[in-house]
Amino acid sequence: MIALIYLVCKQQEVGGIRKVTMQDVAEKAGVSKSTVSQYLNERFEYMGQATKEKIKAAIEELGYQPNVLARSLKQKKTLTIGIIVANILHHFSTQITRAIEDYCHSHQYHVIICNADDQPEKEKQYIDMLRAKQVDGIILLPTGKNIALYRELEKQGYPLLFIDRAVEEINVHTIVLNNRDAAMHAVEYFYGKGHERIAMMTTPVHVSVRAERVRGYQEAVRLHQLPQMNEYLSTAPLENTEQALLQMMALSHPPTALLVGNDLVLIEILKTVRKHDIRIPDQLSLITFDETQFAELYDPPLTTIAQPAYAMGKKAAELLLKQINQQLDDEDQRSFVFQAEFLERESVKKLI
Amino acid sequence: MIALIYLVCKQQEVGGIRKVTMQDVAEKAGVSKSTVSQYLNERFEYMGQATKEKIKAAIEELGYQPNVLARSLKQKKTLTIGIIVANILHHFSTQITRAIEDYCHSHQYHVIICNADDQPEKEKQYIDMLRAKQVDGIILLPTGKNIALYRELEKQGYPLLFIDRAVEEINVHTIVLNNRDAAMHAVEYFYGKGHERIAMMTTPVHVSVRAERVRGYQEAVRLHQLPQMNEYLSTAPLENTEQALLQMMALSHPPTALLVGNDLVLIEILKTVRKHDIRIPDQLSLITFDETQFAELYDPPLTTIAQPAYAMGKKAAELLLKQINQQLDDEDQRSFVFQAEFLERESVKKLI
DNA sequence: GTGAAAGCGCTAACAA
DNA sequence: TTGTTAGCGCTTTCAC
Repeated sequence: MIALIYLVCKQQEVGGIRKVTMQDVAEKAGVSKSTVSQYLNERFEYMGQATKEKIKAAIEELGYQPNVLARSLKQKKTLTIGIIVANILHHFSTQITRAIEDYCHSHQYHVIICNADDQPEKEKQYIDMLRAKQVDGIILLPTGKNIALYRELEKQGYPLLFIDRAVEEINVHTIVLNNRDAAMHAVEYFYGKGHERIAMMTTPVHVSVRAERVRGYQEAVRLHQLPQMNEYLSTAPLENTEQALLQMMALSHPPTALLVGNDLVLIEILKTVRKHDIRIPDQLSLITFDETQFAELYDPPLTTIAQPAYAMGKKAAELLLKQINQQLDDEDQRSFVFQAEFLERESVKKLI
Repeated sequence: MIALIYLVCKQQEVGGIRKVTMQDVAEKAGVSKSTVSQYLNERFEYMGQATKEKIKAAIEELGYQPNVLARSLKQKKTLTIGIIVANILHHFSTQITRAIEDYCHSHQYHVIICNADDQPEKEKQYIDMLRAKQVDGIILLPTGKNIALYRELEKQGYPLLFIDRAVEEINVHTIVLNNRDAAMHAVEYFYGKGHERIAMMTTPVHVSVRAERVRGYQEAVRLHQLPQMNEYLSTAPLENTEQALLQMMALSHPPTALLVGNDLVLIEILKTVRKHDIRIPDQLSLITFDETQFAELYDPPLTTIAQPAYAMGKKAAELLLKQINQQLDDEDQRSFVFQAEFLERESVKKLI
């Protein structure tokens, strides 16, 4: 009687989709579940040719798809990593993500992409969610605010890697750009072209990247004894960019050169420049962090400090997977510093 | 003896990370697993205040994180959907993805993003992988090639939704742009400005979107009895864009206006234009599909056909979640057609 | 109000 | 060479 009811249930395809299970395959092939499992995991050592074929046929006939949830539960690994970007709107983030995806895909890992929108709260949510989903590791472009959480992960030995931004006192693998040097280089380049009143604009400096760029800028300015005015440094939020720039240009000695902190600020600046007829580079020379596709298409083409985003992402994925699989060599230092590439174009005017 | 060994194992934190399980919480709180489970699922009806607090304390003390894999296995749902984009490099894809992410996030769903790179093979791999991961549904920007697979999913009643591209004879929810109309509109706009030799460039037309745009273009050209030359239509692969454009411009009667099929081709065209000093709009007027951030910053600003990508993505997520939760109303048609927004800027010259 | 027990679909000893 | 069995961590019915 019970068997009969069971049969009936099996027939009626509850909810329209009845998932085929390993048990079904085993029955159809006339073998046991574990044999099917062996087959799926390619442990063919002792498996008879006939068995193999029966199983293969059964799988195809039933259109069986393994349930990786169950497998992951058992094996305690998901072959999945998470990546949390601080702000997906930065082109840099997209490129990093893509590099990581590519690398993981070629190593049979999957990637769950999350966007923290620069909100520490959201970052925390995503870290928790990824852990709940049992991902094998996390790549983080940290907001830098969830120190306690980072520390907890570090302590637990959870595979974690920071990219783009370092976090003081958290001792995990970190991949960054030498932002300070890059900013200094830009200032020196301006200086070499005869500029003295050099300004910098970026978004608020609460993350290490921006802070370092600002530091590099300031250091270089000091080094060359250029005019250091508070008015030459803007860290206004994105939506106040226009106002900030106009204010700068209205100074009695407005800057002749401007270092732009990232691609999002750049867009705002270019909008402003157009709207108010500020002439580039005659009136204002420009160098910007982040290479965007239109840097070379803009009129004039923009000199940029390009980050090797793809390479950085790839390295990140590589290191994280090594860490997950406990294959870290001694040569794998804790921290990798990439160098920016300076792409000289016509947005800087020669003054001397 | 056995108990002793078990204890020892529990102490030694195998591999550095020992996950805290519900059992641990239950023990510490002096209740049973099922009570903890009730607590976590907020089934408080009959739960004593004291019990609640003991459990809460135990959870915090142990830093317990539920394992959603186990839960999903049991509940047969993962609260996760997958999205497979045909080509992540299109700005349009990024925007759609973001919209879907936003909507899902606010509905406690998670999203796994995959990039098929325009390769049907990869698309198939990802569909299989997502199903293996037991995602509750899939949003697909289909390559259009895996017909058999699409049909299988349709037959199984698997929650599936197409966006951007329709697939003939596959009867699932579909969200598209009215590409034909948009292309016709562009041609008519050119015509209204006095252009007669109107060309179009896009990447190869094996997907419905591009095909429709081309059809719209051709129809409008025919309608207004404009010169129809094969040479005015290029569907060269991306890497041959430069060559194709130059060839067009070298015709004895080169086009005076060009409709560009998508943002990736646009970039190539603008590079070529710069390299070979083709004057926009004097020598060649331009309208392009896809609004990019630099369209209005380019010199001259580019007239674009903007897709309401965010709205489309949001609608997609909305429909798919409805479908998953079996809440489709009668008003939810199978197919949603969005209208493009025509953004008039200076890249079209008036000839009359 | 709470707990015992069965089971989700799979893997991995170990037995046969 | 293949099958038996005991779980992975959680949910859920039903008994207490």
